[in-house]
Amino acid sequence: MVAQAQRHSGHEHPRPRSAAVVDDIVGQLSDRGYRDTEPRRLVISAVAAQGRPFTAEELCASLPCVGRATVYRGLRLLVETDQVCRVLLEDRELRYQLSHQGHHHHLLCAVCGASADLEGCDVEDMLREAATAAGFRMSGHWLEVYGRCGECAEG
Amino acid sequence: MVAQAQRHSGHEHPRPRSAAVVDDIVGQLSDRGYRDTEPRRLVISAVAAQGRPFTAEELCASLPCVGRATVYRGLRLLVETDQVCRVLLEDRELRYQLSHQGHHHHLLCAVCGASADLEGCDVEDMLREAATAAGFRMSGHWLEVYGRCGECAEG
DNA sequence: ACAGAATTGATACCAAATATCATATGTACA
DNA sequence: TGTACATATGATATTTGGTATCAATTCTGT
Repeated sequence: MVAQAQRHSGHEHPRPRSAAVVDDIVGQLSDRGYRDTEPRRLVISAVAAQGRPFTAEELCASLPCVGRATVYRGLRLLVETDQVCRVLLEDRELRYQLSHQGHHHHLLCAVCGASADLEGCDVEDMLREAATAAGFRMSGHWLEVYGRCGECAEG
Repeated sequence: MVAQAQRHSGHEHPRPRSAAVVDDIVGQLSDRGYRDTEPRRLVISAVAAQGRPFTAEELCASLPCVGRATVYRGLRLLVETDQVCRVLLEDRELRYQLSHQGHHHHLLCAVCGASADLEGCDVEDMLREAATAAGFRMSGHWLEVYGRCGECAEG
């Protein structure tokens, strides 16, 4: 199994399981001592509802009832606790995205913004080997793959 | 040959061939209709003199005689024409670096900032394959590898 | 319910980068 | 070699994205 792709269409609505996702994340934050608050839930919920990588500003715009600072704080918290990961698109804009399970890589559609997770793709070993050959001790890596999703490639 | 590493020590001085590098880049810009100007040469020269990934502000600081706007414009031009590539360190700071030959990846030392190019590392094929399996048509990718260089790993 | 710490949000603030526009400078062409 | 004109420059203002402040509010454990 080289690649298991779990597709997140850029066109779909908030998932039905979104409430469960929010509960799950709130629970994980609780375990780390962070409180379960209304605004924080709103932020998490909005994050979970995004179908594609989003900017902090977009998130603010979608949460008119939550203060800017709180949105940014919530986002930062989610990134710090690895619930959300940053993705850098080719246009240099920094975006965010729910990280689904541990470390993985993204396939990003340059046209519609849809993303897919690339799992089980064993670049790590190859990179570690190459890094070692160059005298480095690898501690991590960041990989984004750009392209067109099936739908957008047809056009 | 898995990895040919061409090391750029973070501690070294501007290369002797720096003038030739500047001429080369200016020539390439000329071919595309961009003029050969004094401030632009200064920017290119400063870029070529950097031994490690640098921020736009650092570049400005090293060019007190060139206007900020001109530095930023020059940098953007170099990125657009693929003379310079952006690297995103783990601390989220966006930095820049001369791109040496075509597409390649970077090994970045998290301690001293030294970088090395990772050439001949065939992630591309693997990624293209995985992307195809996920229904994507890959058009590009971005990969950064973080770690510690030989010197810094010893400590 | 209570105490105390964490969180919120309005606002001010900051830094990085871009837009503006009059002036200066290359380049092509006569 | 000069000249015309588009391009580039740079001082400054502005925008943008994000953080610090701090009084008021809200959680959580007891």
